[in-house]
Amino acid sequence: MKLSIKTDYACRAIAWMAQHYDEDQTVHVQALAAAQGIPENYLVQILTVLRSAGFVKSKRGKDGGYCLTRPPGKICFGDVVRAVQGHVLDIPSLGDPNCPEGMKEVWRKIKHSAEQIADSVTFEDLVSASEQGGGMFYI
Amino acid sequence: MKLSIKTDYACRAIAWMAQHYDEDQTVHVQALAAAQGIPENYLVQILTVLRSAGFVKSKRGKDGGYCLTRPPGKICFGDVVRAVQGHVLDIPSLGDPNCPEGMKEVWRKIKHSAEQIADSVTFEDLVSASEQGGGMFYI
DNA sequence: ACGAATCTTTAGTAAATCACTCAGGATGGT
DNA sequence: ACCATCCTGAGTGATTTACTAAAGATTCGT
Repeated sequence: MKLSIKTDYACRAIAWMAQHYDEDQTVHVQALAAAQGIPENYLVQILTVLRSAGFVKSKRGKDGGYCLTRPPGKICFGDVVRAVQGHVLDIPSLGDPNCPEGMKEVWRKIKHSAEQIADSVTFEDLVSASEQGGGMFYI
Repeated sequence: MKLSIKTDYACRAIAWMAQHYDEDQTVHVQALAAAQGIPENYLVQILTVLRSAGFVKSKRGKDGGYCLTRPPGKICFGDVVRAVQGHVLDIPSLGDPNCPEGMKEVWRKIKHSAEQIADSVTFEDLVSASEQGGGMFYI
């Protein structure tokens, strides 16, 4: 079970826009790509996904760019991850009748726990964590 | 983040051998494959991994087969998953200096939680759960 | 209206991974 | 010797990943 870099990029993109949310400016793809170390052409595709999922809106033309559609406190990790890769954790055998019920319960428990953590952290939490420069969980 | 069917097969194989552990018999690949709905030739490869990881031992020749090297209570989910796929959750961006620290902490927390659950369940737990025919967690 | 800067969309692609399949060899009991 | 079983390594079609590229649409300043 491996986190795809695409999902990570998506979260980084949202995180960056969350940090610049109060300035009420659009962010250029190029700037975002450079700031987060993401290949520009790849980021474009990711932003398209994030736009159709409703997290960001875009403006074309000169002085165009991207910005969040709602405050960072209203977007959680889980939402973004699900928009990019469907599930936080995808456990195909949960739908397999050959898989013993006891095992399914273990997978389900792991899946549920991952989802709960991802859903409990918003991008506002990330912004405040980075402003304090310190841990947001193990204070 | 998707669970590979290979890992699932590996756990099913161990689970099946755990259920037949007290009989102190070897299990044939063919029987195991049929019982758990796993392609036989694929299962062979998985058992090889499990053997070199020390979970099972094999016997060749007529009346050969596989059995666990230790009681099911001494083998946990996490062990088997790590033997097959390296990590319970693999988060490559934890090693990426471009990934913001706050995000790493979220991934780390999810990873840690998944590992802890996987490490807290043994295959003996699975056997007793299936004997009772009921839930092992949400009693 | 023009041109530059930006986003939009679609297509392509090399590499890796997944989930097998197969063939031939080694081993051990009878 | 024979046969049932495990052992090993090679091969493979399909899918996914992580990009790259190119041609088009939109907006703004002038």
